[in-house]
Amino acid sequence: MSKPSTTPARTKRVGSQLTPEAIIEASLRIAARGSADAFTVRRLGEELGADPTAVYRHFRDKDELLLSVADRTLGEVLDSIPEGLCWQDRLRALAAGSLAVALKYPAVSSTMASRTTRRSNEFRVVELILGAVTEAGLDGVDAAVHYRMVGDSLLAYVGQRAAYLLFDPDVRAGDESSWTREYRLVDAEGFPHITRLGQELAEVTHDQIFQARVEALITAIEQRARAVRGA
Amino acid sequence: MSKPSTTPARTKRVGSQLTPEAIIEASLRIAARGSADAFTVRRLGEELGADPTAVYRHFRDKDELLLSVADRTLGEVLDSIPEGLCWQDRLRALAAGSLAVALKYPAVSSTMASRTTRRSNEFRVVELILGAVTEAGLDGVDAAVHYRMVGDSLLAYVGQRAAYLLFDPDVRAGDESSWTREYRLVDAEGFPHITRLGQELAEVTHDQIFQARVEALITAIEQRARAVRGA
DNA sequence: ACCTGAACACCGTTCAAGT
DNA sequence: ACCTGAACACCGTTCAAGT
Repeated sequence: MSKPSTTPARTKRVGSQLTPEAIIEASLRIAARGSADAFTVRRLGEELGADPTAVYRHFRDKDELLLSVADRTLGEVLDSIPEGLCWQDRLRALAAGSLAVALKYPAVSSTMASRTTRRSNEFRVVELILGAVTEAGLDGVDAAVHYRMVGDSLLAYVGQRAAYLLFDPDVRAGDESSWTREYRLVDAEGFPHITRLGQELAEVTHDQIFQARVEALITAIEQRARAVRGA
Repeated sequence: MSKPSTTPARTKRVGSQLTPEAIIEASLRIAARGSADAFTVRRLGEELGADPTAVYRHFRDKDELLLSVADRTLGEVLDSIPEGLCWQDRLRALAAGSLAVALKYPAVSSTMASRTTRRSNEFRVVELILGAVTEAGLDGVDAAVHYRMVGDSLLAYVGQRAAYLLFDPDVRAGDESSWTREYRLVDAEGFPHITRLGQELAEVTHDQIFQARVEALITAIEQRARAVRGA
């Protein structure tokens, strides 16, 4: 800006070389900070060293940006899945990878729980799940319904965990302590099961629950495949 | 306000008889309008015929109000469950009722997907699910984990559907048409499963998916109970 | 062609002032 | 004791103006 450059393609004007790619990467950097930094257009402008509204030259709105960012995170999920696994382990790896990436970029995952990116990495995830249910022995409507069961469930699961991560610390503390506070004070006559299982309820871990949810999906596919084979 | 009243306990001053109950009911009325009316404090003030900030005399913040409102909607869910069902049908009725109420008050359900109300109706729902898994034959850690699997899954499911209902119509239209547009245009070489199942994927209904998800939960409980009984 | 910055129409919440 | 209303610190987005 102050002194002329001999290479006109790359001037000194910092912040003017905004690209969709650079915006997506800045978004990922902000999202990775979790609850420490809200994922807002203004924050994105700061991160890019540009005016916040400059983003609107490259994406129609925040939603379209989010879809692109989300599809990039799906790429990270795919990269985390090893080759040569049986279909059950492929789904387990997909679930574990989805959760890991969701907890890495909670702001992205929490807002994508009911969405489709309709972009290339999502196509690959869909193909992966369809391949798994096909290998399990499902086809046609069965394959489609069970794919949607797995896909929607995984999005909902990891979105739920991600959203939880973004709550105010005191909100989270209140929810977290409920099993050792409110639920320990219920009337034993009216709530015998809660009373009897109070200790176990307080000690259940997120990982135990997640694993139970994932195994339920796999079991459902196996069971449907067995029914179809039998008929 | 203009003329004196002989019953001092009930003056003409409309809007001054604000109670937690009245605020919760106004909240439910707004939430029931779905995407037509955002659930904001300002809108709540309008509905009550009072200044928006008057709500803060009765609830610490919007989150605490939301917890109370959500617990009221759980009451509606409980009222919809008939007596005398086997545990499987009790869980099916709970799932169906939760979905119906979530779609009736989407703004409440979508924000509660990762929360606990820690209030009386939630205790009753927890007791109901614990009763079901106990009747199925689970106890201790198994009962606790499978309760959480069911509870968290239901919250995530119905929250996902509710959130979808609140999106801008054009956002929803874009997501909805993806199976008949973007997914129909994928490369047949690279995505053979998507190509083969394109028709079926486009025709899957929300209800088919929801039913598959609910049955997966029931099957998982049955399977665990069988394993425990066998051991 | 792209970036800037004021501006608009919103949010939840606080607080001094009223009654 | 409760309600009011101005005000604060935020949002996403638009648009005329710059370069």
